[in-house]
Order: sequence, then C-alpha cells, then structure tokens
Amino acid sequence: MATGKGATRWTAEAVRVLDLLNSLGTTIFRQLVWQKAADLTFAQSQVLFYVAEHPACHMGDVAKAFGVTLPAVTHIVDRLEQKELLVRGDHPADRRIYVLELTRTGKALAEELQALRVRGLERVLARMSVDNRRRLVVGLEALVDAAPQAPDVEAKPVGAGRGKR
Amino acid sequence: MATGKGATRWTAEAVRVLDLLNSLGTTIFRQLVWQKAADLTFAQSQVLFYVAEHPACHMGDVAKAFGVTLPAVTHIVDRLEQKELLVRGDHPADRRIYVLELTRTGKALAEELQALRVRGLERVLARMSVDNRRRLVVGLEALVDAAPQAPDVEAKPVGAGRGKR
DNA sequence: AATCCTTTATTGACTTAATTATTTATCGGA
DNA sequence: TCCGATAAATAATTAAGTCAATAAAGGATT
Repeated sequence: MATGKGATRWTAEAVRVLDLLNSLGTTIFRQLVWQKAADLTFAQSQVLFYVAEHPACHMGDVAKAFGVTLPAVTHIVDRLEQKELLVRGDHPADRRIYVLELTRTGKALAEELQALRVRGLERVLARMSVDNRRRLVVGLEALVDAAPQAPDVEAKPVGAGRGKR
Repeated sequence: MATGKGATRWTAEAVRVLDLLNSLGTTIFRQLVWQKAADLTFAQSQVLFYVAEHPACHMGDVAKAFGVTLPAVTHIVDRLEQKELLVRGDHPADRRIYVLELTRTGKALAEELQALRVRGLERVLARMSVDNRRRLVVGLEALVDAAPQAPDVEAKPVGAGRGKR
C-alpha cells in the first residue's frame, strides 16, 4: 500500500535518520559519551553533569530533565552524596526543597570527565571534513529545535502525599 | 593556557556537538525512539530490533552489538522468550550455539514499534527545512562513519569456562 | 581415543536503577 | 486553623548489569 511517491520518499528519510540515531547509540554514546570512569554508573554521571550545569537545582528538576520518577533521583543522589561528589543543601525559604550542589571534588570530577569526552569526540570529528562537521552541527541544532521539548505526561490526577522525610 | 586560536575553536565545536548529542539523548531518544510500549523495557526492545535485523544471530552477537556481557543477554532473551516474542533455536552444526529468531508475534511487534517510531520522527522532521534535513542525514552519516566501530576491549587474558547449560 | 585448550552459554550472588504505592513534612490560601 | 497541593523519602518489586564459577561442546594434538 501507500503507492504515493511523496509519502514513500518521506518515510525513507525518517527510517534513515532512525537508523543513524540507532548507530549513534551503539557507537558514540556507548564508547565516547559514556566513558566508563571513576566508578560512576551512567545514571550517576548524567546527574553529576546535570547538577554541574544547573547549580542549585532541585530533586524534581533532575527527575524532569531525565524523564524519571522522583524515587529514582533520590537513590542516585544518595549514592553521589555518599561518594561526596554532591550535597543536598537547604532551601532558605522552603524547607521541603533540597538545593543540589556539587562539592569541590564533584566539580573537579565533572570537569575531568567532560575533558575526556571532548578529547574523545575531537578525535572523531578530526576524521570528518570541515563541511560535514558544519552540516552535523547545523543539522543537529535543527533537529533538537524541532523535537518536542517536554511532552508533559498530561498531569494524571494523582492524589497523595504530604512531604519530605 | 591553550592560547592558540586553532585549538580553542576546535574544542568549542566538540563541546557544541557534545551538548547537542546530550540534548538529543533527553528529547528524541527518550520521547520518540524509546516509545514506551507493549510492556517491553528499553533493553528488551533494543534486542527485539536487533534480532529483527539480524535473524539467526547468536547470544554473543547481541552482547557484542550492545557492549554488554553475556549474562545480561541471557536474562533479556529469557524474558523475550517467556513473552513468546523470540525463540532460541539450535545450531545445526554446533550444539553450543543458540540461533535466535523472532516468532511471528515478535516480528509483528517489531514492525508495529518501528512504524510508531517512524511516524513520530516524521512529525519532528516535518518541522525542519529540506536543507536542514539533508544536512542532518549527511552530517550524521559522516559522524557514524568517523566513529570507531568497536574498541574491542584489548582481549583480557580470561581463562575459564566449559560450556552451555 | 584420551587429553587439553578454547568457545559458547548458563547459573548464582550481588549492585544499581527504575517503577508504583504509601508516607512524611511543609507551604499557601480560604 | 484546616485543607489541598507540593517536594521529597521509604518500602517493595522488577529489570539490568556486573563478576565468578560452572557446564557442555568443539577442535587439535598426541
């Protein structure tokens, strides 16, 4: 079915992009962005980077950013705190809220890991032409721009809960 | 340090690409490629798709493709087999090997999920210009091409084991 | 054919991550 | 002050991943 030429061409392009994104996930993402290092799991390093770029963020911010539930964040932050990479600070005006900050050690680690990633990616980019690097950046920018920022999960009528600790 | 203008420009580009890939991971990947559906976890749907595209593959092929250990694959395949989406077939010439195949149900599900993804991605691509779509495809192709295919983990001197079951 | 090494995969024990449901503390407004 | 909403923790469970040990073949050599 779908004998229309337009629709067929379109789908082919989407399939191609999907394929490429998939390949990316099993090469770049697994070998480069996710540099197994410093005894951090993938989730832990993701949160480390997030807090590095969003100082004073809250538990809920992290959950929203990664599309996971709050309890998941609780556990990950627990572990990062045990490793002394991060602290739960108190919010001056709202005692329900934790203000997340990296420790000095945490900042140092985040910078070190970021440098590792950048150097790794540089080696890859070095094997591309200037034009293709330009196309990659512009194309990715457009894609990220076109992607829905947050689907928002259509606020289910929950109905529970009364606070922290 | 690093006052050289060339080096600085370079790193900036790598940082930009890293940022974009990261954004991608928290938008496209989480909202689109990983369409929560059919009671499959992310890992399970990844393996489902892999077997769909590589019929008659072995347990070890899957492990290598995703960069995980064999026991991890064992568990995931167990669950997919319980759900009757996949079968471990016997290899005609080597009885140590399992030959993985999707069941009829498994194939149908893989196609359905793929269609979902393609339609979702089409909606995103529709918001991009023709030129930017072209840049995206070409840029991604070049990136995937430039990425190291498999680091190969420099064969540790293991030394164990004697077989299946 | 008996022995030994290698390959392929499973099992067991354990850690981490994620989920849902429930609970706790606090805030803000009528 | 009470009531609903918000922010987070706890409990219980499932899944995914690890390493170490085990098991069954296959292949080569003697």
